[in-house]
Formats: sequence, C-alpha cells, structure tokens
Amino acid sequence: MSDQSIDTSAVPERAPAGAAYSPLYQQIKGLLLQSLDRGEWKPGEVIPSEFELAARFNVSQGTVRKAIDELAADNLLIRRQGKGTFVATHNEAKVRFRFLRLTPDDGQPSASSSQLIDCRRVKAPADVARLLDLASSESAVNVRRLLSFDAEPTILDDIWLPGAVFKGLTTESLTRYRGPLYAFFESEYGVSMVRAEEKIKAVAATAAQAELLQVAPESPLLQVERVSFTYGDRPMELRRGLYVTNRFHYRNSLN
Amino acid sequence: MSDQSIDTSAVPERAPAGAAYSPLYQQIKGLLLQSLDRGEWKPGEVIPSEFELAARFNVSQGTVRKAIDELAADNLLIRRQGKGTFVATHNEAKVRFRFLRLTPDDGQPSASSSQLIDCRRVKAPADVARLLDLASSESAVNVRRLLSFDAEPTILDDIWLPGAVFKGLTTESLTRYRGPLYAFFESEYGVSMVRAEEKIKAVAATAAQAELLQVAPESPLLQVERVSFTYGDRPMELRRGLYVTNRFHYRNSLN
DNA sequence: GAGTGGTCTAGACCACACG
DNA sequence: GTGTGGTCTAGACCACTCC
Repeated sequence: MSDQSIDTSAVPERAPAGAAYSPLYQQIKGLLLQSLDRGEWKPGEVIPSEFELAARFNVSQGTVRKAIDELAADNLLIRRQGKGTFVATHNEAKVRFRFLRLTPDDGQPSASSSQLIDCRRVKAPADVARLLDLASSESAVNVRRLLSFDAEPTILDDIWLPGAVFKGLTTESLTRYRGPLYAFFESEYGVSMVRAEEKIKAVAATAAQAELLQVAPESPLLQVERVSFTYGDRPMELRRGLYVTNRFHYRNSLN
Repeated sequence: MSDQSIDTSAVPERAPAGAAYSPLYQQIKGLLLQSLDRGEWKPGEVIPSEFELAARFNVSQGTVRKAIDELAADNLLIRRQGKGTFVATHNEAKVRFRFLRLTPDDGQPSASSSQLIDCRRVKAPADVARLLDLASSESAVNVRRLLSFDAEPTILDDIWLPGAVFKGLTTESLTRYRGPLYAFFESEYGVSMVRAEEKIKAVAATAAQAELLQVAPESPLLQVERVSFTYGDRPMELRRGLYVTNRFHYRNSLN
C-alpha cells in the first residue's frame, strides 16, 4: 500500500519563486485528468478509493477529495456513496438529456428514432477544419441524419468528425449501433465528450431542408451549431442541427 | 462575541428517528438563505466572516465554509480573498452577461441602447398569472421595450411583473434609470433575480414585430421565454423576448 | 463486518487586502 | 500587523453498499 512508484516529486513544491502558484488539489486534479485522458480508467469504471489515491500522490485524503469534488462538479466523475467514484459515461439515463436540450412543449416522453441519411469521408472544408483544429488537408467524416420524435421529423443533424480519430466509422457500423451517439464514440473510439459550446440562431428552411423535415419552405427553424470537446479541451465534433420547434422547445437554465 | 442570541437549538439534532437526514452544512445554508431573503444583508454588502457565522450557529468554521461554498457556486454569494464574502448583485461587469446570452457573431463589444415602448398596469392574463404564481384577479405590470446594438434594433422584450411587488413602477422611473434592469429591481424593490429558466423557439415575425425590429415580415426570429426566480424559487418576472439573429447568436455552454 | 464516500471538527499555515 | 478567505492535514464518526 505504501511505496508507490508514481512519485512525481512526493510533496509538490509550492511556487518556486515567481512561478504561478497552484494549490495542491489543483495539481492532483491535473494528474487525475491525465489518467482519465490516457484511459487508465474507462467510462463506467471505478477509480481507486480516495485513500488509495491519497497514498499514491502523498497527500491527505481531504486534498484528493477536493480534487475529485471539482471533477464531479464538471460531470467527469460520478460519486456513489458506499460504492466508489466512477468515470462518467453517456449511457446513463440521467445524462441522456445533458446535451439534447430539445423537449416537448407538453408532457415528457416520446419515442425517438434515428434515420441515417449519409456518411462519407472527405477532405475537411475550411470552416470545419478551423473549428476542429485540423490541418486544411486532413480528412473528416461527415454524417447526416434525421431524428424523429413520435414519428415526426424534428432534428436534421450535420455532423463532422476528425477522420484521423474516427477511422473505421461507416454507415454500417453506425446503423448497427443502438443508443446515444456519444456512447458509441466512447465504446468504439475511446472518445469521451466532456463539454460543448453551442451557438443558436433562427433561420428559414431551404427547400431541401423543408422536404426532409416535412415543413413548408421558409419555415423558421432553430439552427444549433455545437462544438464538443474531449479531455484537454480538444474539439472532437462539430454538429450543425436544425430543429423544428412547433411542438418542441430548447430549454436552458441560467444560474 | 460569544453568547449570541440566535440559538435555534445550539447543536442541531441529527435526524430525530425516521425524519429526513440533513447535513449540518445544509441547515446552515438554509439559515443563510433565510437571512438573504429577508434582506439582513443587501446586494453588494459583506456578510459576517466565516468565524463569526461559525460562532453564531455553534458549528465549526469548516462547516460554515461548506455552506458558503455552495451559495457561491450558485452565484448567490461572491468570495473575495482578503476582503470578505459579498452578496451578489447584477451590477458587476462579470455578471452582466450571465442572463443575456445574445452575442455578436464577430468581435465582442457594441454600444447598446434601450427604448421604452410601453409600461402599463393591467389585470394579469391567464398565462402570465400561471407562470408568475398569481391569483387570476391580481394586477401585473407590463413593460415593452426595444434594445438596439450599434443602433440596430435587435431585441424586442415583453416583460411581466407581479403588480403587488413592483408598486411604484412607472415609465418615468424606468426611463430615469441607467444600467441593467435587474440591478434596478434590486436597488428599487429589493428583488434579486437568482436563477432563470428559458424556453427557446424559432418563429416568424408578425407585421408589427417586423416593423419594430426593422426586418421583413415573416423573418425568422429567436423567441425566448424566460421566467426569473428570486430566493426561495419564487417566480418574479416573465420575459418574452424576440431576437434578431442575423448578426448575433445565442450562446450556450453544455457541461 | 469491511470498504467506500460523506460530514464534522480543530488547528496550522498561506495568500491577499488594507490601513 | 491584523483580518479575511484559501489550503492542507489528521482524526473521528456517520451513511450506504455488498458480502
């Protein structure tokens, strides 16, 4: 239990003159993030107990606790009293609506289905390359799909992924998978989406969009551009969605 | 410094058999919330130091600290190292954009101006009464205004307030005030907005709306319905906004 | 009962603001 | 220097889960 080989200079030095001061628990948080990033513990798995981690890093349990507290607040870890601390995953029911903010105006549940329109591999367009931090010559995967709720077409998604990371992604593998796309990315490509930024506008439907979504051309649609990030704030997905908001709305909480 | 008259049963009992268990720091948080609600400390003021509060409530400083931590995480309090803990206010620069999520597509700043269209006192319509928890016979204040950025009309707001709370509110007092509306509510009516829920849709501009916003009729607009809450989750404002999103977008972060 | 996270305490020391 | 919040520690005990 003692004499771990991790070390990294046992008791981290405090601000070596002129350097940026960083509290111990922040450093521990950084080390935990590294472990998560490199996949030492996979989504859904338990991480070592607080006392184990405290021994590994040569700090007190309370300091580890504070580091984990912050990671749990960011939804990267999930604490379960009596059981342990787990790596967050996009498979849990409570998290399913963390990224999808569109909800029915009345009542809650509705049967959803996804129809794949297209999946191709192309050189990344300039705007996509910029948002995903890709070199202009790199390849990208483009997925287009239509989501329906209660058999009503509601969301038209145009998704872009870095080709270098999502290697084996094909129409076939996508069609076979059941469940949230982000859970698919986790289990198949080890890519965990941790955070996202959205930019929302109101736009008029083009003829092609109107036909797919079964609304009148020029109908107002909610346009949602989302960039999702993995550990280390690396952009990993660009998703441009068009939402029909006749019977649905985008919900948001301001704190 | 000792022998405070607050008491409330010195050391709170732990779960008196079958009762819901509540940690000490949560109870302290509740007491602090009560003090905030009743205005013991006003927005912008310092609250007593952690040690003072610990003495008052007969708990350790660490326990008070955890209670304050949560209130600070909810943006009700603001900690300033070396100075003290302050009651949050809507006057600070960092908080100005906590509720207004509309930002220019490029660049940051822009001159904003507010034009008051209307301010009247009426019996609350059914839908407004329901959202603001008013009896159907109660009065409400309805404010309409047009916000412009760089002299371009951008936001058309339709605001509803409970008449019983906002007694002296008139066109005149509104016009006189400079700064955010929520700061005005704080200083003039002691109403602090603490949290809000928004429902967003894309809609087509009516003729009247189009004229005010100087866009073509049937133009797509972002419709944002916001309900704001004070302490104790009491709804205190209903705001229906229409945003022109040609050069602006609604930004959101998903965690 | 053993192990895990959750609460509470007490005390020491650090970083920061202000007179 | 004094007072405030911020960090870190060590130890005790509670609540929950699983065997």
